[in-house]
Amino acid sequence: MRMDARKQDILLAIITDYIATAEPVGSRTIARKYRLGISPATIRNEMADLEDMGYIEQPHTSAGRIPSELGYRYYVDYLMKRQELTPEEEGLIRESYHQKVRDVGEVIQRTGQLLSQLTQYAAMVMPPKIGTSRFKYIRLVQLGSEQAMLVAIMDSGIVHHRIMEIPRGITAEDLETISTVLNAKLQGRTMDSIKLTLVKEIYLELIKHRKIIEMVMELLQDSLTRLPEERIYLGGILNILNQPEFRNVEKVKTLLSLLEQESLLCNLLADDVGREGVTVRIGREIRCRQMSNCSMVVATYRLKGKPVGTIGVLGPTRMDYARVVTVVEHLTKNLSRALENLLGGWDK
Amino acid sequence: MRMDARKQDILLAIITDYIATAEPVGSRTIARKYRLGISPATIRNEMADLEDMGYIEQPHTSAGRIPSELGYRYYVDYLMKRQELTPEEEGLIRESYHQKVRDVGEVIQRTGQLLSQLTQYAAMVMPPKIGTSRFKYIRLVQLGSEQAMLVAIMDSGIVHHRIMEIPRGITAEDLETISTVLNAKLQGRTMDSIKLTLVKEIYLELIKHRKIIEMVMELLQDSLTRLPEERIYLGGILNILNQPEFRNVEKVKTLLSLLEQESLLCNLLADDVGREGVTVRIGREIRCRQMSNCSMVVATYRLKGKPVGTIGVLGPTRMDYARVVTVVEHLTKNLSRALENLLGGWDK
DNA sequence: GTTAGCACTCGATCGCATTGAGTGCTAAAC
DNA sequence: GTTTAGCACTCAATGCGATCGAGTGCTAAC
Repeated sequence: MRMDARKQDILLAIITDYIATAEPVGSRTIARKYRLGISPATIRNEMADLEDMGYIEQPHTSAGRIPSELGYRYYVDYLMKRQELTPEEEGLIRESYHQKVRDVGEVIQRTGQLLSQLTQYAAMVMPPKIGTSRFKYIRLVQLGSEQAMLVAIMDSGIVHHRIMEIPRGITAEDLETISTVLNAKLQGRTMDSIKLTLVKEIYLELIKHRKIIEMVMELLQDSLTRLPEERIYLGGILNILNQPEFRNVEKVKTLLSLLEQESLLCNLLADDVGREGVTVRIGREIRCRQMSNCSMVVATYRLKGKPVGTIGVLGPTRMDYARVVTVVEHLTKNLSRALENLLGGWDK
Repeated sequence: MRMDARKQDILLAIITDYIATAEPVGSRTIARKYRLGISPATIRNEMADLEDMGYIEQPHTSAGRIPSELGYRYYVDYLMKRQELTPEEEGLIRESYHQKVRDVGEVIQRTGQLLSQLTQYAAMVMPPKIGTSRFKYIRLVQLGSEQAMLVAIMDSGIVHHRIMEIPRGITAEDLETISTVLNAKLQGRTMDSIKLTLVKEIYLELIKHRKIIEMVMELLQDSLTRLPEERIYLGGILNILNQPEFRNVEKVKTLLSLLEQESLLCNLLADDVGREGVTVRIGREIRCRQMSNCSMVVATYRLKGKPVGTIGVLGPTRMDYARVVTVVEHLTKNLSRALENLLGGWDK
């Protein structure tokens, strides 16, 4: 069976209506609201075809039709019309990014807030992945006789700090010396590129502080790989409770318990790092069983052309894809630009 | 009407049962489960008295009784029995605090997790209030030709960092000079104690960098007063969804929307800073209308004897107060001790 | 190929009777 | 005077059947 123009019209009408009302759509409704110039009976025949083809389904015999995952997929790929933002919304975005920012985290947070506010779904923003970011400045600061603070500033604008034990007898001057050497050796390098040879070099220069260097490297490794990836900005969960599909608390509970596992979210978002444009994952296309009634819209943002992180929206499969895709697209661009402004000019 | 021993027994039975089952308690239930040696009829008479006195109420005529806020108050003040933690729970706490920590935030986070895990309600932890914390180390690090990162380490273990614009023409050496002077002047001082005189002193030494100093002070001010207070650790919200009082989504929504306003939470927690021991706020004693069916249990933790923050648990008024109070008490002590270990030895 | 007509399906809603937990009152027992 | 058994009464919750109506699929006419 071919998908002729009329079938497309009907499918579009069903999906549009269902997205708006969350109620199964019947043939009468379509005939009345979407003036396609055909009678309910004809629509019914077409709907039976569409159901055979797998694009729509029937919750029960005496109800209207709702889109299937396949239906949404077809909609997103072929039927969905671009939807521009209103001038007010554009203004809101511009204003939000125009404020002075002082920190990468702040940009991330604002993006997340806009994302959830504009879409009315849950927003997720993965901060710039810093595996490839470079050391800008490193320093050990003495705190007490047995403790020091390790501070590392990366060119991604992220600051790492960790408290560490230091052996007795280390003086502030020792730390100064170590800091200087660390800076000289590590500045401009990425964590990944710090190979054994380099560590050896540092060892040689600081042979008497072997212990402390080992600790520093360990902390850096740890701080740079484990922690930051888990800190995903998550906002607008409240919005999701407004969706009728989450009227019963059990659903809410399962979703919330998933969202609490940041590592899971992280994987979901990381899947699409680097992909061009906006990706839509519908229902089971999200590789997560308990989210099978949800969809995700994600996109990668970039710094100097290189993908560094992703932003995404999570909502029910009955999501206003046209709108969400537009918003995600806009915000990805804005976020990339904002990061560029904030961090772009650092390596003079 | 006096509150004799028998009335107390009955009130205790009602509250204990209601806390356990969330169902209104009838006279038969009490006679059966709590062997007080009196018949349901007698209990009914006493219950009528207790209702007159305002300690219990009836949802509707043909239902059992539930405790009123006054009833819970009486329970918490006079009837509640201390409840010790099991050895397993003690072990869990010990283990959790025994792990190496590298950061104040980590301690806070662990405390919050324990709090929600052990009580099965929502946990809130306010990080150490740093208005009174002292500068340990300050530094401006050049990032690009027009930007620098301001890093300030406080003796509370908190690290502030902000990106700032710098005027063109400032060299790395200039920043070095400024950093040195800032360190010399600010080390060991609190933000509050930095009066005009001190700022003037700094001005004099760095007369040619007036602009930059102004910006630094502004950023410090901003960073130290606004941001950190709002970053309250909040966890275990999921637990609250397990409570039968939150079976309908509307309730969940109003509560979640309140919990999203960190400044509100902050005020609620801040109310009790410095108070001795554990404070229990029942229903409308929390000064927040929408939380009138909730209770809070909060306590202040200390560093070197000085109150620096509070931890708290939020749950329905039908909360297991005995247990929660014990847990909060324990964790407050543990948190104080952990901070002491981490930060106590810093000002040699 | 399209559409009007019609029988049919089935969830949702409403009304009504039933149930049962719990009460308050009264009168008898202790 | 206090306690308790007995009893009538209340009222939310539960269950059940009737009804409703949105929507379908099929058939026959256009």
